[in-house]
This record gives sequence, structure tokens and C-alpha cells, in this order.
Amino acid sequence: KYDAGIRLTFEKPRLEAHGDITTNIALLLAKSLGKNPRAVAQEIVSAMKIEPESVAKVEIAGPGFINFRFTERFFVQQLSTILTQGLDFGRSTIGRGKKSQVEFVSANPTGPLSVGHGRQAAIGDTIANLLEWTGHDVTREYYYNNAGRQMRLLAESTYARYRQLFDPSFPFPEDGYQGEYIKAIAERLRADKGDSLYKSEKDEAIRLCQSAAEEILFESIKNVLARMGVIFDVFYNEDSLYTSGKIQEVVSEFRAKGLAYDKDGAVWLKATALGLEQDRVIVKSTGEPTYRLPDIAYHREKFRRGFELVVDIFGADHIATIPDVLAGIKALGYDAEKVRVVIHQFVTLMRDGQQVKMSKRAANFVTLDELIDEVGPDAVRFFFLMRSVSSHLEFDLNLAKEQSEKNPVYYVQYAHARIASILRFAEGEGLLAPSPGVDHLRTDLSLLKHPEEIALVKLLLDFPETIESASFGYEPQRLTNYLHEVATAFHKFYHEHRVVTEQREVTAARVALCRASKIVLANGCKILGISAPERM
RNA sequence: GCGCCUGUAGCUCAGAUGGAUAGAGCGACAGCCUCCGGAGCUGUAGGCCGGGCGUUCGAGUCGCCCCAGGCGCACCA
Repeated sequence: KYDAGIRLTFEKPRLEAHGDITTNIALLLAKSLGKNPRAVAQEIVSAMKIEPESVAKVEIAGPGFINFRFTERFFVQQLSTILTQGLDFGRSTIGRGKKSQVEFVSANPTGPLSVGHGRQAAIGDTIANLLEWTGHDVTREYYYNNAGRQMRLLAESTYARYRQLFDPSFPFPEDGYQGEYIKAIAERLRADKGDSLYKSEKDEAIRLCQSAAEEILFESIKNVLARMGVIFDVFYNEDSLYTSGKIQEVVSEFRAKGLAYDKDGAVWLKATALGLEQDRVIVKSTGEPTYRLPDIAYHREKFRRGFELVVDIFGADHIATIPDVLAGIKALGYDAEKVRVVIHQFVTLMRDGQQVKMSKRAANFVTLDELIDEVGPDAVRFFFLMRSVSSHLEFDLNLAKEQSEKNPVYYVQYAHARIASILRFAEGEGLLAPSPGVDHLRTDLSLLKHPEEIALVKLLLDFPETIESASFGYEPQRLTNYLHEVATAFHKFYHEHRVVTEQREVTAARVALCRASKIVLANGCKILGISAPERM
């Protein structure tokens, strides 16, 4: 009966003592009504019809919050939803099959992936998983450039290393790639082709070096990504934008719209007309486009390919390019709001309390492959997903290697393995029906009434909401933190109560709780891309 | 100089849409296994949420100004 343009919302109070859900509606209304908020709350409560089956208590608290407490029965009965949905529990269709693309890693094949790429791989793949779980139709895409200056340098470096195998005095390019991996590629070339490159004409030999290096590097990039459980649907080659004329098309359109002009022999994008600080070169005086142009053309293709949601995952060093691309897209008539850019901050590795120095030039460069070798793929992914993406990440190698309770990965996985073990034990005692799906329908879940049991049930029921908020906010760390909480709640429950007891009915109810916990942990791990072991 | 990110317990970090008494892990200290996995659990200590001003019933959260650190600011990608 009040309409002050205020929406009635409920939220979960931070303090358990404040009930299960709460609303501040009375506080919001009080001002416009010129009444005491508690009096408004009282009016609202008096006018409400409550169902005693589900609602245990309604109370007005503090300055005028209305707190609701549900019955334990209300919660506990929802366990059957978890058990029925099983490996699909947590999935939703709110994404309505929206055609979505997540672009990440996108490193050019000029060297092995770094630990920074690893963070991006974990974030991108997990965001893709989250989108899938919320009902999006997801394409994982890797964009790369195998032309241009960097690749030329790679080719020349490879060629030089190859020549040095025959003649150590052969000069190495000044800005060449120093890494050992170039030497390895050269060795492989010699093994495959002998000295044939040595004899052939130089430009031709360099071309061969480039394609060989590219092939070998991509193979190793794909391998290391696969170790992390990351598989791309599409590898999009920037070069195709040139050969198909898409680049030229964009320039022409900008010109037609009066958004491009010539100056000093280069073509400039009139970015100032699009609300940006300064105009930018899109085609250099040499005739070569700057990175902006293909980026804009590429993003236009994303729209043309029908994506309704485009998620770009970039490292912090790419931040400057984003406004140009978004402005360009908008100028071409596309809705830039459909592009969500996730910027992640950098990673530092810590070993024995010391920062591990990482320099691409120097020899102490740590590759993603080496990191996985050292701590294993589960720890790598989990650690990369523990922190919010906008936060600098300190990766503690000692902790990640530790096989103990200190290590959060093991803590979560241990909870899962422990449940598996309990279920094996219960099965051994002949206490499990062969089909859990049928079993739980006959289980009296209202026998779960201890605080640790109820707390665990409530937390498990938060799972779908956690996925939604992680998915729509592009914040995987919410899920990571949540799973840690679930593990804690389970361990507490387990510590306080025996699952397998003399009373068959109680045992059945607790087994159901274990199974539901196992489902949530397993599904959560699946989204994070880590294993949920039955034993460890 | 300009832009983006960050600043919360000794350390590493959570705290979505402003809510009631600020959380976890590690580290420190003190405890808990005749019993389904101790890779577990319980307790103690530890905080002017970088500083200031503002917005409002209410700010770690929003705005402005400082301070400190990171990353950018090319006719490199």
C-alpha cells in the first residue's frame, strides 16, 4: 500500500542471530512517511500472513529491520533437491542460452606461457565454466598473431641459433629472444632437416624457421593448457582479418563516417570525436596497421558471428588498449555494453619468503610448465582462483607444495575424499540403498536438527546463488572461498557427530547430508577445474 | 603529469547490490584421537579497514582531496 519508488528486497544478514533473511524496507519507508521506522515495521508485520510450516519467527530488530527465521524443516527438506539434481545441482538456465564468447590467454606463439598466462587461463576457463553453469552457450577462444615484428624476430632468432649449431660465431639479433627454448627449437630443426636450411636461401630459410618455431611453440602452449584442463574451441588467427579484407573494410568505414584522417603519412582514428583523450594512429606511415585496427576488426567479427556476450580477459598491461577498441566498436554501430572486459593484476612467485625474480630476457624466467611440474595442476588452478582478479596475486610456492591442512587446495579436496571414505564405510555396513535417488525419498530428513547439521545444510543450499553471483560478476574467487567454507562446515559436522550410528533413521539422514555435501564439493571443484578425489 | 588497479590482524587475503557486534588461512600460544580418514577439530592473543573531508538514519563499501605501492600512457602487441 506504500509506493515511494522503493523496492522490497531481502538479504541475508551477516549475523546468524539476525535470522535467515532480513529486509530494511521499513527503514527506507520511514523517511517518506515521517514515521518511526520500528512503527512502520510493526505495521508491515501485522499485515503479513505467515505460514508456520516454513516460517518460525518474524521479528523487528535494531533500528527497524524485519528479520525472518525459517523452520529447520524448511531447510532440511531441500536436501532432497540436491540429491535429486546430483551432478547438475547448481546449474541454472538464467543465461537463456545466450551465445557467449570468452577470449583469454591469446598469447602470440613467440615463447612458452608464463605464470601470468596461467592465471589468465585459470580465470578465463573458470569464467567460461561459470557461464555454462548459468545456462550460457559458451565459446572459448584464443586470438593470436603469427605475423608482424615479434614473429619476424622469433624467426631470426631461431635462424641464428640454427646457424650457430654449425658456426658458433654467427651473430645473434640484437633484440632477439634469448630463451633456451629457441635453442631447443633449433636443435629440433637440425634433427628434422639436417643442414638443408643452411644451404637454402636466407629469406626462405627464415620463413621455414618461423613456421617451424610457430608450430613447435603452439604445440607446447596447447600441451601446457591441456595440463591445466583448458581446451579452446577456436584459435582465431589475426592474419585472416587481413586476407579477408576485414581490416581495410574498417578503415573505409571510419573514413566514410569522418572518423579517420591522414596526417604525417599515417591514418589516424579521430578518437577525440568518440570521447577519448587523443587521436590514435591506426595505420602507420609504413602501411602497416597498429594493433588497434585489427583489434577493432576482430571485435566487430565477434558481433558478426552472433555473440551476444563477449568477455575479454586481459592482463593489467593491456588496459590502455581497451577504451580505443570499445570506442571503435561503438562507432561502427555495435553495442559496446555487450563486451565485458576482465582485467587481472599480476602474479609474483614467492619461494622461502623471497620473491622469485622473473625476467623474459634473463634465465630465471619461470614458465607455466615449470610451475605445474613443481606444485601440480590442481594447486596451480586453485591458487590462481583464490584471489579477486583485480587484486595482485602472491603465489606461495612452499604453501602450494605443502601436503597438509595448511594448503587450502588439500583442505577442500580432503573434505571430498573424507566423505567418499565415510560413504564407503557406510556401504560396507550395509547401510546404503543401492540407488541414492530412491533412497533419500524415504529418508526422514527432519532428524537433522543439530546446529552443525543445520549450518551445513544452509550453506549447501547457497551453492546455486554462489554460482550465479560468481558468474554474473565474473568473480571466480567467490566460488573458491565458498568451497572452503563448505569444507569447514563439513569438518565441523563430522567432528561433532557420528554418521554411522546405532539408529538407522539418523544414519540415513546423515548419509543423505554427506551425499549432498559431496555433490556440492564435486560440482564446485568441477567448475574450478580441479579434481575431487575419492581417496588421497 | 595523466589513466586504471591496490592499501583491512605480524604475513597472505575475503568482505557483490551501503546495514546491526569486521572475517578466514598462515604464523604465535594453549588444548582434543578406545570411535566412520588428525590432510581434522576447539580455544586465546592480535584491527582508528592508509589519512582527511563529505553524502545519510547508517560507510571497509559511495563522492572529493591527499599519501604509498603496482601496471600502463608509441607510427610495440
